[in-house]
Amino acid sequence: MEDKFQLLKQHFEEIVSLTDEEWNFVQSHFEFKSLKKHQFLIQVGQPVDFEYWIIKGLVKAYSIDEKGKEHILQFAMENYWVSDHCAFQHQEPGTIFVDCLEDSEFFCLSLENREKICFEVPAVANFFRIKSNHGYINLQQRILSLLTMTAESRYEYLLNKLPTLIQRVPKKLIASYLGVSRETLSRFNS
Amino acid sequence: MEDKFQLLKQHFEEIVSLTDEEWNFVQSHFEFKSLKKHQFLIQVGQPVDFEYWIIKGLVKAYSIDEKGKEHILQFAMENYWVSDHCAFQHQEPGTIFVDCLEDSEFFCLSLENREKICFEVPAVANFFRIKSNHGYINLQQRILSLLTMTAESRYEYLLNKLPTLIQRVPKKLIASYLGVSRETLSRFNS
DNA sequence: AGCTAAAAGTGACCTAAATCACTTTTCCAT
DNA sequence: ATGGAAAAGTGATTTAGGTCACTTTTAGCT
Repeated sequence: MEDKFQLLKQHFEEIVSLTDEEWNFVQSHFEFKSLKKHQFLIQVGQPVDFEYWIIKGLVKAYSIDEKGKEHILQFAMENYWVSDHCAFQHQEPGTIFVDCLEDSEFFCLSLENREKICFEVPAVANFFRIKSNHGYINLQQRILSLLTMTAESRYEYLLNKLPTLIQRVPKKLIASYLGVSRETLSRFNS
Repeated sequence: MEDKFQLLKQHFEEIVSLTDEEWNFVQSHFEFKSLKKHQFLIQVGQPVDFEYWIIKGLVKAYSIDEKGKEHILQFAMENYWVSDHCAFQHQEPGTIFVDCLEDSEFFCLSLENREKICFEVPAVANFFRIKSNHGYINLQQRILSLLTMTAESRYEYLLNKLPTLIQRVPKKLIASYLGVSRETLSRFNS
């Protein structure tokens, strides 16, 4: 477990510096969780008690429309944060599903604990501020890509940006992430 | 000017508390700027020296594709923050345009000053952390709407969410924000 | 008030991508 | 190794929305 916390510490220290004392305080506010492939981290209608940092593994965050079609909001793997941020922030029932595409391990942070470490340790507030800012920038990029690019060039762009992801995820899920049908994606290529 | 700073202070205090001393320090790191309708706040290829908080007015942030078509990333009005966050964060030349749809006034915050006030005043770091998180959640919503909804229901959804915006903005820009052609939007209705 | 330009509406036609139906391939679990 | 299920590929058809061309309406200016 110590080595896993070490990974998390490195993740923080890529952005901010923490004293040993601060780190011990921060670390004590995380819980460990482990799930097998196909198990759910978050479900629609269920409480969303945590934000999750992924130690290892791969998950998908998605919503299901009236017709039962799955739309993927995010893939998240090692070093990524994932949650139903909206439900988590407002402490409301989940609005999306998050489940494991591989056996996965997480560090879990409750809202109360997050606010506690942010207000106790300013560097942590800055860490999450900067992380959140990066996330915002990424989502803006994705929105622009949805507005300006054809399905095919979004695919090429993704192949280029996250080549490893394609290896780990069935193409039909990539299609759902890009907002294209499985059949159409299969007709592209490359 | 004092009354304008008062508005900004209220904006901060909706999220965090600041002592008078802290506020004076924070305030001193903003510059004032005023622009007329049609003037540019940010242009592609130009340095992006600031993040802007809108005191009054309305702007659009957009990119232009190879065919000369405009794609609106964001509308921003009173109390909103706007910038080319990506270029600003990395101190690179602008990748989008931001211009005024109405005469507008701004408080401008440089990257250096932002980091300074965030590391000097923890409450400010928390303010931006929480703001950024809200922004992230909004963008996730928008992505989901682009993935799951038809153009028409995205329009209805926007009418519902920002009824005031529709009054202030020509429909062709709303179309561009929703990722629909002007003609198609005109055929909806409502 | 009157003139111009931008915005909005509308019809005809076109196209990218969705959907449906089916086949082939790949991946696991026993 | 092998049988079954999930994934991927492919052809035929449909459709939402784009594009083009033109008209009508609205909003700013002087």
